[in-house]
Amino acid sequence: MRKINRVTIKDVATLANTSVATVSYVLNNSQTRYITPAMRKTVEDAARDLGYVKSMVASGLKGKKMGVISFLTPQFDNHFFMEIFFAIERIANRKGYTLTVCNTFDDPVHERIAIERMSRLWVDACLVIPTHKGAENSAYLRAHKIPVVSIERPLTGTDDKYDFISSDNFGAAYDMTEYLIKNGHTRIAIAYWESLITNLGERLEGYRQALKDYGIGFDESLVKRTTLVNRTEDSTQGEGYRLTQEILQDPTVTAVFYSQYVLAEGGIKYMRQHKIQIPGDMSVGVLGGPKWVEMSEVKFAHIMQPGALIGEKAAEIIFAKLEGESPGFVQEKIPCTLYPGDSVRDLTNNG
Amino acid sequence: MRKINRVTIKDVATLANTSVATVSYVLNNSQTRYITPAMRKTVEDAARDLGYVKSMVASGLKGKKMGVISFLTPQFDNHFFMEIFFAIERIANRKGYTLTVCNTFDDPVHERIAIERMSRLWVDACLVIPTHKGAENSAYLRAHKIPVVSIERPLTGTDDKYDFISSDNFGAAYDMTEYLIKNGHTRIAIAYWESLITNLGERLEGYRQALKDYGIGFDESLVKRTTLVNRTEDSTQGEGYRLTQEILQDPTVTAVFYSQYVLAEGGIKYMRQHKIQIPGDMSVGVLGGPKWVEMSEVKFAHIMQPGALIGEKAAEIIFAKLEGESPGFVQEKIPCTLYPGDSVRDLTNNG
DNA sequence: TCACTATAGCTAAACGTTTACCTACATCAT
DNA sequence: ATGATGTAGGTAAACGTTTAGCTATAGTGA
Repeated sequence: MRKINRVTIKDVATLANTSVATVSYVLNNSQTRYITPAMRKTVEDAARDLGYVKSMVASGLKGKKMGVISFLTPQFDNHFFMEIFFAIERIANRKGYTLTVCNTFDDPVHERIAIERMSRLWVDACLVIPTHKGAENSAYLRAHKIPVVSIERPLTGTDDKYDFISSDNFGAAYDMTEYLIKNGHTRIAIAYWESLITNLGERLEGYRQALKDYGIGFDESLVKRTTLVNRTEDSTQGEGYRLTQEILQDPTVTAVFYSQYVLAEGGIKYMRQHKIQIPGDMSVGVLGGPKWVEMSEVKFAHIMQPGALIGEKAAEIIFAKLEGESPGFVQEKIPCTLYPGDSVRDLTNNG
Repeated sequence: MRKINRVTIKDVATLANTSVATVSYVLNNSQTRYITPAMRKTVEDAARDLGYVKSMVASGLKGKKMGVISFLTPQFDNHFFMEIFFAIERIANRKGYTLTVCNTFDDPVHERIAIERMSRLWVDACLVIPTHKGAENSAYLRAHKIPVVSIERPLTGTDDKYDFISSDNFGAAYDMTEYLIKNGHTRIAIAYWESLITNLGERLEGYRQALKDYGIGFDESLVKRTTLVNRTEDSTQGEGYRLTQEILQDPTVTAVFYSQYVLAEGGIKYMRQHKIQIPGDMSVGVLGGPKWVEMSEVKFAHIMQPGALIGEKAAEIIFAKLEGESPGFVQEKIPCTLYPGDSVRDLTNNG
């Protein structure tokens, strides 16, 4: 076993010629205990001179907070999830907490193992973009009253109450579909990931509802589905490529709505390769806002998901709970923002 | 103080009708101690039935590893650093370790605080892309024999030996400059971040050396410098925008080498706004490989930095040390790869 | 039978904190 | 002088694990 020669509270007490209790009270700025200014100074000097560093391990064992919270994401190479992550990290930091992070690859087994690690480490709280087994996997944490906030996806299959922050997937899809319709498109294909993530279905619903509200019939053949399971950036792009190829078989289609931006990456690659002009030959709308939507020559019409805001809200909830000031459970849905772009041809002037 | 009702080794011992020592030996699969198969089974069953979860906090306090390593990056919104991070996370995970992460914003104060947190948490090791105060800030860790690997930037201002993995900045800049020269360019501007990060100077050196090797005189007026301190993606882009504006004042310049891809983002934005065609009016080479270099219509000539490889190497070193099989200190420089693109006009046919 | 060894498991100290409770002393009213 | 009260700080148990060292029992050879 490694022998790290640490300076302990005992060393400080010895140097300050007092007891460990007093040192502890001084260094924790105890409000319930009066310490003479002289003693305070002696102890603080001793701690500084020795380079004392308090152990969260020992104090954690005693029942205090570890100062650690954890974040679980199903994907690293996803702009939206990363924005959530960045916001969480920033706030955790500001609060003096250490943030642990784990990529679950949308795999419940990875998720389970990661959550087991959290349990072993006694982390104070967990922020998770769960897999479809999220409820089951985080049961231990919830059962032990360790705060859990579910982000972007509900914790399905449990009757427990839980905190939940997500973007408005229905609204996002509705808005983009509406935008395309208002530009005169009626034959709008949608590239869609059919998955076990229950709330992704809301995107298809938003699409349908917009069509309905504008009196356009829903055509199942315009819904191009992928059912990837072990999703990676590459495989998702590949599916986007394939779906776009399919979509382009139908000459009546004038616009594609990529309900996930990674699918758009594959799709645009396909179009570039086959010299299909955007928006000349095909209009494109994207759900998501990676950097390329505005770095390319044609700015893409897209829906920005409020990643930073979601991360902040989630972190706020967690810290409210950790500071013991939370009343009940929060469930909030945050709207997305539509950014028009040059990737959508205006057909209303033509007709 | 929160009262989390945990199942401890004591509970397991009671249920299995044995002592905590035996439980510990069983659950740790002790090699030095023989346990009867019957006892082993009884203990394992008891642990499972009670849902026992071992505490890294208690075992860490006792002197065992915490199963935690930490990563420090100066920027989140940087593609290269993120690739390093992804690789580290993947390996940490595979090894059963928890990874903590902190964005230092290239600010030594943030870095110092983050490293203090690591010390308090008794993390097992630290992987860091250091600020210019990295040596000072990580002194505590190194002094206490907690493995530290420095990534991409050296730990300046210390005589300590340390492990160091980086990309070949000199070679990267050399290769891109050479590529531009081979395409007939001689008036090549470079957008350059002049900073306290010592090894960034290597990029300017690579540029100079390539010019020299091809007999092209170095012209200081072609070096456009920014000296940002609190660098963010936005401010860096802004500087890229500004530098590009300056560069375009000089009509003899035919190519720009962006020695940081974020500078290129601002620069390209400027060119798009001012209808400057790439590569018709200006050729562009980029150091770095964010997604947009291949998502835009004109594929950009760029240098890919070996982020994943660097992350893997760094993680391997750390785990070799943690598993006690490391001989000395590693210092390795990994080459980058040039990807030609359509953003560079071939002037050799014209002349 | 006795001394010895091997086996299988137990006891208890230790890791570094926190904190309930105790103590020694001073002050003060009666 | 005495008991009560307040002050400033000390003592020691506890948190959940690991492990050195101990013990009780059984087996073995002379």
